[in-house]
Amino acid sequence: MCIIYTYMWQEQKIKIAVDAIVFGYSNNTLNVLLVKQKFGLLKDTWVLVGGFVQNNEALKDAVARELKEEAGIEVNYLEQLYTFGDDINRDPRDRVISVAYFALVNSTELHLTADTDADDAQWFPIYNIPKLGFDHNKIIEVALERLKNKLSYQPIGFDLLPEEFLFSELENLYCTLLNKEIDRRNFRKKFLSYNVIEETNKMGGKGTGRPAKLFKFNKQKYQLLEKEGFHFDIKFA
Amino acid sequence: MCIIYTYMWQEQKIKIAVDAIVFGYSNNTLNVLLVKQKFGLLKDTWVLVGGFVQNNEALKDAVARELKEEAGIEVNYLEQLYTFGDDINRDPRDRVISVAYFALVNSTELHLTADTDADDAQWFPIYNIPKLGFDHNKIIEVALERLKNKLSYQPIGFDLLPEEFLFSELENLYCTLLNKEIDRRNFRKKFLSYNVIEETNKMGGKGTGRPAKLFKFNKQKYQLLEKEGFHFDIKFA
DNA sequence: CATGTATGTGTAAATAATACACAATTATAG
DNA sequence: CTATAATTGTGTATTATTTACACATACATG
Repeated sequence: MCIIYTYMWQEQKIKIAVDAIVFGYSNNTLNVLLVKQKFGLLKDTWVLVGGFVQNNEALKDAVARELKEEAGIEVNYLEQLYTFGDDINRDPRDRVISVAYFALVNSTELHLTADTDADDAQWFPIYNIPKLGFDHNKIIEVALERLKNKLSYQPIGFDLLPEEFLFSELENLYCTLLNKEIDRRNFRKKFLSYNVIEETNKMGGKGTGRPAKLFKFNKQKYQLLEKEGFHFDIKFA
Repeated sequence: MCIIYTYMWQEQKIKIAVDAIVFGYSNNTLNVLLVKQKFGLLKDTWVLVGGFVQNNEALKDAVARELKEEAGIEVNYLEQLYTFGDDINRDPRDRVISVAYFALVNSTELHLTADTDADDAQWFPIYNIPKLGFDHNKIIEVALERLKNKLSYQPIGFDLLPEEFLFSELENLYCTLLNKEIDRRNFRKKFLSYNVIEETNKMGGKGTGRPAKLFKFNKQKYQLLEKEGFHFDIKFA
């Protein structure tokens, strides 16, 4: 039964890393943030933002640090996604277990600033991700699945949009990510019925056609309603 | 930018463990499996089944191994829950990050067999969990939340029941765990409408009252329907 | 054989989801 | 300046789903 102690005798040689899958959205396209490895075995291959956890550092702090160091960004939303540690050889150098985090930003407002070289960090459209180092393509797949699922039952779409947005942008986001056609009227009706997005008095349409109102998400109100048992739920035929 | 290499210079001293939250259900009560520490700082305190991961061992294999070694059981359902690594001092000895897994068994059919001492492993009703070592009380909370949520949109309730069960047992499970009253007729109607549970020709009521049919869950059929876009969804007023 | 207890079933009302079309507002082109 | 193209904004009828609700059936017990 003294399993724990048995294993303490055998020195553990596993390293622990964090990786961040950062999603951005602009021009009706979902993007993923990647960085280029500059050294080592995988020099010049693209990978997710990530790195090893420091001895006295919380996991989530490690992610925030890497995001700042490697891409110079702060994110709107961050949650733990999954811990990848079943494939013993996912890192060719050592046994590394990676705790993957899932992050959302509005990439239209975002400046990527890699320390030494501006080309180091870049957005890639989700339908055009290159072959990445480690198991990072797999990790992105898992993250995308999570994003799609959450979109329907948590109001995280707003973290991919600017503070103030057009209804057509919101609609496009849902259509694009869920790959479904939506009735514009029913979509708007349902969203408005939840009373969590508010009309501003600004207008935002720039192109042709009738100018559109800008809306914004009232997060406070949402959190209040949630405590009272309200369930966000956007589904389509 | 060479973050990864920077941290390799600083030797990482983090240990990685797995812990399993095993839920069982019997007598209309949800139970959690706990084991008693036999050595070390936390001797005689109750904790979750768990231990350190071996160098060449997949995370999920580590969990399965611990479950077998510490309690002698195999589980119906196992999924990764969350990785606890934000509290630097969650283990008083060293920095330990724990990947927690969430497991379901039908505890009525279950023999607990701890290697050396039968008292080592025991079921505790969820409403009567003692103060545990480490942050294990917290972990159980997270797991319970997950269980409650999943119950509504994945057919995992069956993994807590025997192969063949009464409708009243299924109903009780949902009532108890979700802490809601359910209309017996509507519950049955909805469940049957999904066509994933089948009537056997056996009867199973033992006590007083009209004898009841035994039903069983057809997992194959469920997985088939799922591929065709079917979504399991049990909600109540 | 009467009583208690749990099982098994149908229907009407209310609510939510879907399908669907046209007027309003601006930019642009002729 | 007028016509056209493009996009926003809105309501209602139909259908499907969810909810509420009550009584007959089968066995065990005394």
